[in-house]
Amino acid sequence: MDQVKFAKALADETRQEIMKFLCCEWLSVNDVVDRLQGRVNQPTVSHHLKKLEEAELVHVRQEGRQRFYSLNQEMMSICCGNLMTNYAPEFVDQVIKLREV
Amino acid sequence: MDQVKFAKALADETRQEIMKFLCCEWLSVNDVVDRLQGRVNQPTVSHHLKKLEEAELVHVRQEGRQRFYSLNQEMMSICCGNLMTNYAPEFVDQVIKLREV
DNA sequence: TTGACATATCGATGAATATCGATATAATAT
DNA sequence: ATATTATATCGATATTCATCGATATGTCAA
Repeated sequence: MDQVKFAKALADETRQEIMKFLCCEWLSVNDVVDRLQGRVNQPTVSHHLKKLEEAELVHVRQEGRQRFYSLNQEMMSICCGNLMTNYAPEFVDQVIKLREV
Repeated sequence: MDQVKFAKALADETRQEIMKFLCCEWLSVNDVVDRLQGRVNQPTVSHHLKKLEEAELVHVRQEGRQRFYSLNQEMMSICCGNLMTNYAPEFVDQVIKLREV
């Protein structure tokens, strides 16, 4: 995925809060709204989830009239790896050497 | 560093282009302007460098009337690591297991 | 089919920000 | 001192984007 698009997806406090909720469990849209405790409303949450979906940073599963979301940890891992490769190559080298030990 | 601030620093195409230039060498402001080949002008480059500096993503060194910048790979590495820890913990586990082998 | 519920979309608004030209600041050379 | 060079700052503008209320869409139950 495009690195700028990835960074833009993370470049919002509300969105990162949502990502933490979705990191290790499946939540419906309303679950997310509830956890945000009225800080933003349902359409705003849907908006953020769409952004995350466009960046392929979430998995989505429809169940009845609800949609469940969870964080795509693999994509996160890949994108962070790309950032490291491009912007911290010397530190990637260190990790590689670690493996060889 | 704050993860949102980090993401915001990366959430711009021009800024990431500049980061690639600065990744493995020291460049003056004008060097960066030249490499961008007229896509943006000097004040804009200064603006972006300031943002990167505020995010502690660049090292700065004054030399005569020039200011040289280079990418802070260590900070990049730390921030990517934090992202991984928070948003891809299962993959961090894999890396840890790799070390134990 | 009608109503209730869950979510998405739309249009508007305000805030953040990328960009520019003009200019200020700072360092050096003549 | 004055001119030149390198960079930063300022004020204005345009664009992007987060947020909201209202409403549409879609799903299920009665």
